[in-house]
Amino acid sequence: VDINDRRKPLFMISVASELADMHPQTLRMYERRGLVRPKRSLKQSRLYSMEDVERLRYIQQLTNELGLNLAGVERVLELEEQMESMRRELGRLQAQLEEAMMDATRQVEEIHRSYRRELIPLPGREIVIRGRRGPGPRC
Amino acid sequence: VDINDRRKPLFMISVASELADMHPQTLRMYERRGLVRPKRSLKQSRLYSMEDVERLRYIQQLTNELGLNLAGVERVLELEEQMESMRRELGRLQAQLEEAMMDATRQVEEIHRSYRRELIPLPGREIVIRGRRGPGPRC
DNA sequence: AAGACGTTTACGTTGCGTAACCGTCC
DNA sequence: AGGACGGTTACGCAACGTAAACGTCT
Repeated sequence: VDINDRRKPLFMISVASELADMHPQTLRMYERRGLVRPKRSLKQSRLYSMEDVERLRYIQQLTNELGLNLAGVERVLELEEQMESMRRELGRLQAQLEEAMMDATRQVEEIHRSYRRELIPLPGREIVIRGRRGPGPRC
Repeated sequence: VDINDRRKPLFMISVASELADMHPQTLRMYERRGLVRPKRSLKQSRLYSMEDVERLRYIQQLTNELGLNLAGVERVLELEEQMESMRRELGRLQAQLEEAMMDATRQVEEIHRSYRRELIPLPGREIVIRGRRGPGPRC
């Protein structure tokens, strides 16, 4: 039982409406329009989580301060959800890119090292390097 | 003078309102709210581009079909603009990632080739490769 | 002078928040 | 029985689209 889980349904409508500073009827309206989805108690009374309350406050911001109507709120919430997933995807790609570049340099170094390991000159012999010929190996 | 430039201001308000199937006053209202920004003729009459008209039709879709109010339309247009730029960024990153991976394999191949080029045995001599020793070069 | 443009103001409809009313269950 | 929940209906206000009124320019 995690008391810090913001998704845990805790408040009935009177408490939630007070926390969100809204009329209880407004909360019921929002639910019918699908803007919030409070859980239900055994006796069918609504139970709002902290997350629900925060969502309500955000909706209030959109309606009161920015003047959106509910249709607009719905659309905006949808879009912001999409944007959030895009942001995640973007971060994922960015990390992947960084990873790929690190990997590339590591791979290159590994190949160099591997070639140098494989070139073991026998005593008295010589390895010729194109463009110049010297006695010792280039280790 | 590009007739196909959708940004070219062409229509005065009567024509634009007809194309967008809206009341001329509505177009003026939208301009005051910053939803469309038609250019002006020398005599201060509004000139709408094809792009403006399309934007108007989109706004109409948002208001009439989805029921948004103008505040909502503003916000949605903003968000969709942001999403568009995110989409571009995402494509850019994806391309960059692909490019980086291609580049890495190319680089690896190049290093292999370079090492093989450098190993030219003198006649009668031998290059020792760790784990097996044979006569000829592995070209 | 007619017709298109401009602006400002007024009006009707609609959406939304709130309240009122009523029923049900601890 | 009172107080919280649930639902439905009613009302007031504000937003938005449209129209009206009026001026200017060609």
